[in-house]
Amino acid sequence: MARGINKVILVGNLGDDPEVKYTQSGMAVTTLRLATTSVRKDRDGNTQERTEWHRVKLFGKLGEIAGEYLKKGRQVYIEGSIRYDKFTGQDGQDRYITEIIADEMQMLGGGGERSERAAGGERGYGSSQRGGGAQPGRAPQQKAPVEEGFPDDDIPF
Amino acid sequence: MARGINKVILVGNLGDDPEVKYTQSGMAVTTLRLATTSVRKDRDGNTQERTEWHRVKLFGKLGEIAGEYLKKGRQVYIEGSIRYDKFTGQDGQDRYITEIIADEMQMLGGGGERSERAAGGERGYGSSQRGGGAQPGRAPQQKAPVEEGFPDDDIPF
Amino acid sequence: MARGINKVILVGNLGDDPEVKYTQSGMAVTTLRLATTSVRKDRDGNTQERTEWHRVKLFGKLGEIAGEYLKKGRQVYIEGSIRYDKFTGQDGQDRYITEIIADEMQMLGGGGERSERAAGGERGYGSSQRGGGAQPGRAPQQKAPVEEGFPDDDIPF
Amino acid sequence: MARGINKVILVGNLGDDPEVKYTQSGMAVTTLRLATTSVRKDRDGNTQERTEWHRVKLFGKLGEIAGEYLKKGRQVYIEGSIRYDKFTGQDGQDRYITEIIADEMQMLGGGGERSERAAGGERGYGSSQRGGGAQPGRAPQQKAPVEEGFPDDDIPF
DNA sequence: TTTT
DNA sequence: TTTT
Repeated sequence: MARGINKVILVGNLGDDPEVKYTQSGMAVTTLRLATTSVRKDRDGNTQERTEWHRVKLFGKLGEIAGEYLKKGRQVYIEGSIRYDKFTGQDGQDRYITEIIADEMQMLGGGGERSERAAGGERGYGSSQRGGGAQPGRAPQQKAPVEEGFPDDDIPF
Repeated sequence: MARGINKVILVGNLGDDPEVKYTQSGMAVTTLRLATTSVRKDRDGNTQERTEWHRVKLFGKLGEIAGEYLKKGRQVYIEGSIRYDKFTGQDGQDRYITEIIADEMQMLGGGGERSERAAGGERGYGSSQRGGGAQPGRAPQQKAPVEEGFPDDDIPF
Repeated sequence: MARGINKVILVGNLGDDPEVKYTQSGMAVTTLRLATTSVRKDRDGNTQERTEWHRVKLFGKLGEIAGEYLKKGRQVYIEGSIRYDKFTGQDGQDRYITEIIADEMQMLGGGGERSERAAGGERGYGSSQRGGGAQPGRAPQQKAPVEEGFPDDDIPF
Repeated sequence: MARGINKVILVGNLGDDPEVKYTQSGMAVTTLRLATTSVRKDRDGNTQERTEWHRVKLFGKLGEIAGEYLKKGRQVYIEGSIRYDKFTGQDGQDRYITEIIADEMQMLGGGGERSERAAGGERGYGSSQRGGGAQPGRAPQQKAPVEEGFPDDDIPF
């Protein structure tokens, strides 16, 4: 359920390698810095460029895949939502941060060799998923297919 | 996993009440006819209108909610993907049909009283979900929260 | 031209009446506060809600229409892009602000009576446009139709 | 103005070189065949693939750029709307066709060498625009910057 | 600060 | 066939 739509679609390039951390429960939390540039001409015909640097967070399996396959410079498609956070800095001042919480990720432009940090893995390239998470103590191969997000094999495909 | 993005976002009004059918396994398959109109001015300054009539399909729980709460005239937000189908008509001729397969639905503009056909129900208004399906023989209330699409309670929310 | 895609789609409700200002050149700059709420269940089955408050900016004619027709509580569709701005506060500290720059707006759910502040106007209800601006000293009715964003009357419509 | 939203976002690969035609007034009309593939696992754990072939139309300058820079196999981002058309075939039977009318295009994944058919040109790579058209008898360099879709140089960029 |  |  939701009251409202909060949707972000980005296509950009990574400014740096992904940063992967893990929660206490073992869930991956990966952060990307993603650049999107727009260009316009001003009144004098001069070209102006402006780049936005997005902070993108990916959780669980999606975060693991991002950490394994993405690296600096790589072009990527991200779909997610905007989250505005407020926290108090060490100086007692309020700080604000805006993040894009990804629920879909897709590497663009071929390539797709693995990053240095990538361990040997069984997963397919370019995979994306919604939710799913690390779920400690529950092996992925025990997952019933229906949990993959397909309501029913009866759905025409 | 996917190779490519196929995403549709519609905001429109229903031309008719939803049509709900069920598969043999008991999954709801609901069809909507949704109008989106665009307007432009031609060279002579005359206003031209053009309406597209989209055929939207919703499966499983999402289809049930659509059948219960939507009705003719209602404004709705749909997110999904395009599917092109080919089949052979009774005259042996090839027929083509284009459908929008919804994976998100949201009623707009308040109102939201239930349709005539709606049985007494426990579900919240305006709910949307991805996949999930009817899953006969498995009561919704037995579902673990993690299956609702949230990877981990550790994710800041 | 652009290098990358930076796209935001919002459906939400206004937390307050629009705030309209004008640049020295007479262009409207309208700010909206837009709420989108998402809901999930935590591990214990309790419902959690989280609301994001978006700061949306609309320029030119689009800003004027927003100022005339929108008001507190109204549901609206916004399409635009994210812009991150940094400025220095009066205390010399860096401040950050995130805004959604709208290039499409559409009022939802009927209603659409004009706000108190709305002057008598000739424009249609629910209009949306991209760019276009106030362009002081240039009457809108002198605009050639082709500038409305339609490349050619030859395009089938 | 519009009553409703009809938006399509595609990321896919061209199944063939673009097909470029011109209207009598000299406007380019380019057609692309674009593949998007989705993958799911069925109940038995077998991987199923399904590919949709989209028919994308680009008009005016956007069509010219597509014709010059795109070719078979190239990955591309398309944003546009769905249009359903009905016409009568030579056998007197009704025929239906669904097209995506592009208003934004962006080449993905670097590369971007020009197609064989590309004439020498002055335009930047990866450009995208909305409307604008060929406008015979009107040199592009005579265009006022404001027509490029930016309402006012006063808008912070 | 909105909305259901 | 919807809607404003």
